[in-house]
Amino acid sequence: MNLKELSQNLGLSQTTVSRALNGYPEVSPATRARVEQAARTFNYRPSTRAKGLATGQALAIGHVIPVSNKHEMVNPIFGDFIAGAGETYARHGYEMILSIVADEDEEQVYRGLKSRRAVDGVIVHGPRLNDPRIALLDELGLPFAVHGRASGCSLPYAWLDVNNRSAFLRATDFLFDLGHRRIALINGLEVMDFAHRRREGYAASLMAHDVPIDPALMRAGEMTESFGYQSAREMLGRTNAPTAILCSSLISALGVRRAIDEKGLTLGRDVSVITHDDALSYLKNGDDVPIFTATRSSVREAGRRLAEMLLATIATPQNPIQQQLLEAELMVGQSTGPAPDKD
Amino acid sequence: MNLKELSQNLGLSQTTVSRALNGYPEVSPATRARVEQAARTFNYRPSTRAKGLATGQALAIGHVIPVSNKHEMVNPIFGDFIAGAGETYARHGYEMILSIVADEDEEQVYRGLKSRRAVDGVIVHGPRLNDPRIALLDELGLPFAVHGRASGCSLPYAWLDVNNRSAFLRATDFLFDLGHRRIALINGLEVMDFAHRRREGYAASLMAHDVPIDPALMRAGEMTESFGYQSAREMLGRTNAPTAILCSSLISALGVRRAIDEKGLTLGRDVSVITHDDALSYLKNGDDVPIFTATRSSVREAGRRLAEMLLATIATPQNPIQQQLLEAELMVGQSTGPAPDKD
DNA sequence: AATCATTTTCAAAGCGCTTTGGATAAGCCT
DNA sequence: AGGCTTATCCAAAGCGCTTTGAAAATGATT
Repeated sequence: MNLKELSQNLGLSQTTVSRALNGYPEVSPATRARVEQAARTFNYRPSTRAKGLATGQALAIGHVIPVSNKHEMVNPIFGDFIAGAGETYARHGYEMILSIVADEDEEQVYRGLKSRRAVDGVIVHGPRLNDPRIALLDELGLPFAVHGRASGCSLPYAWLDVNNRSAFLRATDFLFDLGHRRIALINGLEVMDFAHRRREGYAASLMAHDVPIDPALMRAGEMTESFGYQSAREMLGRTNAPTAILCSSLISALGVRRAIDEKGLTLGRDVSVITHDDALSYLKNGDDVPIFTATRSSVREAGRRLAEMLLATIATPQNPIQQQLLEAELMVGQSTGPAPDKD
Repeated sequence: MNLKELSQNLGLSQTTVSRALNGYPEVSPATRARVEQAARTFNYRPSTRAKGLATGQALAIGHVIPVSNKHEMVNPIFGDFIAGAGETYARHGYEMILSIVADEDEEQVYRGLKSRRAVDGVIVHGPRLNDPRIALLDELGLPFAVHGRASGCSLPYAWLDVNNRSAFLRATDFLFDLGHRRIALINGLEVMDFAHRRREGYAASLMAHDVPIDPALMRAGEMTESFGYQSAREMLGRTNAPTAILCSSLISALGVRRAIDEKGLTLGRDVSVITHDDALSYLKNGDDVPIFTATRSSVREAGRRLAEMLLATIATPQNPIQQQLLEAELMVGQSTGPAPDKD
């Protein structure tokens, strides 16, 4: 059923039917009701493609998900982020187009989306330091919004980010307050902007407490369970082992816990752990009482908001660029306690 | 840059340029080369929408991801599956359109995709027992392929599934061989077809070994870490606790391990655990040596294949319906051992 | 009843592509 | 040279919608 058939069926012109369905004023309430009724019974919905051609809009947003080419790893937060963004799109009648892409092909994918006019805008995932994509999208004139930020990019651009620096600063301070002095950091890959900022926060706290930075207490890698395990295991095996560990994700924190258990130590007593928690739906940090003390920020909510921001930018491009910095909340759980006495 | 401009630029008709770019024979090699060169320098790519309108194809596949409305949970395997499917689409010039949708809106979403002619076909995720979507899609005439199966649906349809029944049958048999008799099952929600089949496999093995089914040893729920933890904790606290646990996902297995550790028991000695492992990129079951004994099947590979299957169906609808049943491999890790002596 | 403003409807153009049915040019044969 | 086939290229229609500019119908006003 297309517009032509529908309008013939009603004995009206395509113009009138189109206007009736799109809420234009120049159609009488009576005919509008009649048209809407007919559209419903025939289950008519305008072809996205035809509508897009006619209006010049795609009514679609592109998400380009980078897959780390070394480990072929899809960021586990992506599902929840997408779910959040999807809610927003559904509300606004937009579609979500996904491209999963190896780093080296990213530029081509963005250019393709632009020149094929497949989307009205894109969400940039996983920004890295000095991320070249921002300049590229700016040059292409394709509206975009970034989940995170890219340190080193001078251009202004729309973004939404968790204040990773302050979150990790606060978490480290919290450990200092508990008497810890040897605090380790098990971070994400530090080419990723979020990991870079977390490390800055961590380092700033150390500095403020006159504790020198010890490279032996810092790891950076893909945030897997086994990376957490390996890193913690190795650090805890050293003389002068850390009494506290900061961890960049709940998944690696599970690995850290495994290493602690394996060593016969007790989490929260012998070793304190604070992790960042993205509030993923399938990885709850405990039910009522959080297991891990954590800096928490819902990535799903981030998805909702960033999508909203991008749609607003597209609707009114002349408006000033939006930027949102969310503060993570520090939730105290059972994985932290006072530093053990010196042995 | 659009076709008209490009062709004017070349002093050719739109027809010729279009044909040159689409590989039609009725254009001389010389002009074809010239056209291709120009397309490259102007970075021309045909508008997806216009092309779609003209050809009647969408060159897009829809993925409708159900979000369990109780827990707002996005299935964690979804990221890896999508990544696999995305590889296939990229190779074939297709786009992926994602809808994240609460169960109760699913029908409307499918109808919408069809009537708006937004996609050429859809992938059905997370089939349940007697899933109504299969009949719906069949009625709509929208090509589809199912990731999994739907017990109780009589219609023939395209699917790709892991042999969940045989995987769990084999795993349970393996535990019996090790001398276990009290074997627990921590399953996914049993309205989900995969969980239903896993339970069948488990039950079949019990029956074959003349062990009665004990409801106290069976749990079904969302496959989260805390569900695994809660379930295991409770079961291990009973008199007559299980000596082995079958688990439906690596994530809940991590929770099971936590419960075991907490009880002061040793995994693989006091309690054996076998889990299903979807080979998710961010949740490796150990690096070289698997931690958990597991029934393993790559969900990413499933994504690649199922997408391939759907594209084939769309290209040649007259061909017989494809169905693929993958066998999971049983990987023996460190989480299983002989049943402990009776106390 | 004639005029004018307003409401309601419509025909047709245009969005950027593919594709049909022809036209033109080139090459070959007799 | 004329006739035929074949290789190139093209004009125009059509895909399903929106939107412009105009026409028809209605109602109010004098």
